[in-house]
Amino acid sequence: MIEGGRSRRLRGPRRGDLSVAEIAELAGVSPPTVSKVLHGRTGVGESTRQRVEALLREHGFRRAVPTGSGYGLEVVCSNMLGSIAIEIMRGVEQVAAARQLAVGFTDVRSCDTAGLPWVEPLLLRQPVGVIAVVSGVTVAHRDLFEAAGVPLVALDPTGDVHPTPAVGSTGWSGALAATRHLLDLGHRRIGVITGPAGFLASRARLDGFRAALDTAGVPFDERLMRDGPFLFEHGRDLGAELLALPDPPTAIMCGNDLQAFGVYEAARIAGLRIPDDLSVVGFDDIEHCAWVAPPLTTVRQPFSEIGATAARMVLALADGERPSERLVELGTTLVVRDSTAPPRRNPRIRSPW
Amino acid sequence: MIEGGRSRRLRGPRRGDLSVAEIAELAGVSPPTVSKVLHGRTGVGESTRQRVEALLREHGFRRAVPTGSGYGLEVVCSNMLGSIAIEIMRGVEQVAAARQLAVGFTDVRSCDTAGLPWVEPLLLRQPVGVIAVVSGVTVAHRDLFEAAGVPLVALDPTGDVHPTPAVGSTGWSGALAATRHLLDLGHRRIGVITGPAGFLASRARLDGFRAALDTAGVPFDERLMRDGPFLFEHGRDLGAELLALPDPPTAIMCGNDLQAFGVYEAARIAGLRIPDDLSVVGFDDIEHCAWVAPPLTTVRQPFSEIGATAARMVLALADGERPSERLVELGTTLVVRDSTAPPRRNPRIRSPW
DNA sequence: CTGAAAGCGCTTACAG
DNA sequence: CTGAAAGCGCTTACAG
Repeated sequence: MIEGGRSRRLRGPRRGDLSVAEIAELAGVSPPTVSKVLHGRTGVGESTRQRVEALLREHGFRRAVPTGSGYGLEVVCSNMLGSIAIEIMRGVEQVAAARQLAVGFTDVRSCDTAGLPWVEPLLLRQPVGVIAVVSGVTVAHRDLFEAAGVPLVALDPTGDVHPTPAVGSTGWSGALAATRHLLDLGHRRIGVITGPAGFLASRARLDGFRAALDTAGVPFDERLMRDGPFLFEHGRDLGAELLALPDPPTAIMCGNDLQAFGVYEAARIAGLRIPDDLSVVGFDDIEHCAWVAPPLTTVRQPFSEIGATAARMVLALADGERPSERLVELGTTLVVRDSTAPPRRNPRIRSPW
Repeated sequence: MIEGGRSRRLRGPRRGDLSVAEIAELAGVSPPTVSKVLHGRTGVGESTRQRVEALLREHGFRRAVPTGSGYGLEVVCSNMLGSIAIEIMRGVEQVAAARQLAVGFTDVRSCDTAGLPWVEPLLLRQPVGVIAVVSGVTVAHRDLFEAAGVPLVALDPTGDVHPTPAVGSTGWSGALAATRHLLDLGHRRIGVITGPAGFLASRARLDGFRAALDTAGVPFDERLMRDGPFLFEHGRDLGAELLALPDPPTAIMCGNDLQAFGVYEAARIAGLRIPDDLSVVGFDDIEHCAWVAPPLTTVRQPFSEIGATAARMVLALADGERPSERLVELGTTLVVRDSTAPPRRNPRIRSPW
């Protein structure tokens, strides 16, 4: 059986078994006339056009997608917080929509994160570009994408090296600003809970924290430092450890907002009020920060803009531009709400000044 | 200038300006040989294959997408809560991935929700099907989709009629179960905050609430009822109104979790403890319910399964099946956490039994 | 393994 | 406005 051309593809994935010639025959016109209707060209009588259009619709014959507005960008997410993922998606979508491009969403189960199995189905779809919001993007990933000619941008990379262009935010500056805020309020014993020790993002925030202390001449006390996954439970448990110290901190900087909510819980269990007895700072500024009591002071990561920037970057790469930067870091901002206040003159704690 | 065929489209949206014939010339072979390589056919020498593949890669010549695995499903979201939107997306994606289909994400700004402007760009992409998570899907929408031969399924429809097949959850049963839980704890004065009065979902929940009261022989007190948008602020303000009544409720059923968080705030301002002085029940079970203090008792909507069901439904429609049901309602479940407890014997309130 | 020839489906330029 | 003819890009079947 001979089937030349690629006509089948052009008629949509599940409908339309008729060729232009067959539609033409049904309409009692020639193939060129059907072709004109299909492309919205002039030079077709109104009644003819109507008849042909009715037949095209009836048989699910899909108008060809205009060149260049084909498929679109793909965002790959691993098991991350939903409210963050959606903000990133919205940022990507806004940029893509302006270019008439679709945005695809792929959810990678945690077990696959480190591997390559998500790559092939993605490349089969021939996206203009891919934005990976998964940890563990490796040179193997990069090579596969490069071979396929599909640009790849990673978001908030946690690895030690960036095999691909990447977009993140200034964790160091954010942590610095948050720590200075606590120092300005008068805190001197500040606990810090970071994300997992291996993550570069954790390190950047910890370094910003230490830089603020150093600049203020406040010694860094190793005993006030903890690290663990970016989860509520770890914030709660590590927070409880810090509060149980003989000389507990008057404020705690957290690796993210979820950990901060966990510290809220630890404070509650310890019978401490926030911010009166303990100041707490988060990181990320997810939407729920405004709905807890007290509303959480935190460092805002501009997730929507991060997504938009990644989209612009991957589109530039698709246009053949070489990236001027391998890593773009967008600014973070301190959002002061009600979880931070000057430390109480706690008689248990000797004032250091 | 003559440009026959559709070759341009087949070569990917932004790369590949070479035809098969040109690649063939560069490789020093004939077009048929390039064609074979492109389709993974046998009968090409290994060295020839390698040479051609290198050239194809180099010029970004994309392998044609296999018939039937073309584009995919599109999800259209309006400005809803991110953590809910992402759960729906994940459910859709899981079903789509099993069929090798992509999932597109479109974010509709609130101003467009009621209108049709999101339809055309969507249809241009020729999706297999569309899942609309926006309020205000009308017959006008349905007609446009029908004309294009693209099936449309609405999620949690809020309108009075369902112009399209739809998936939701059993709001009536969920509210009934939650109210019975409060009645079983001994509450008799139960306040209720519903979503916007016009929403059918609000009505279903209110009816379930009243059915539980009626069954238990507890009179419904209109003065304990309020309605407003599904937002934190409205929960807070309407909750404050209820708590300021001369004979305030001992428990409040909310239209959703955000309103419940608002009621938490109102209780705090009024100096009431939850659940000791006031029981609170939410609706939705977003991930943050476990992270507030106390963790919120709520009615779980299975958003991920709702998305998956909608995906299966739209795929069945695309396969030409007629839906057996116009509206599928998935089950809700009461999740009892720590925001509900027996009412205190408040001396201000005369015990009704 | 390779490619000349034939063929397919579509579009374009142009004659009527 | 319409379509026969020419042409394009690709693929297939087959000869070598």
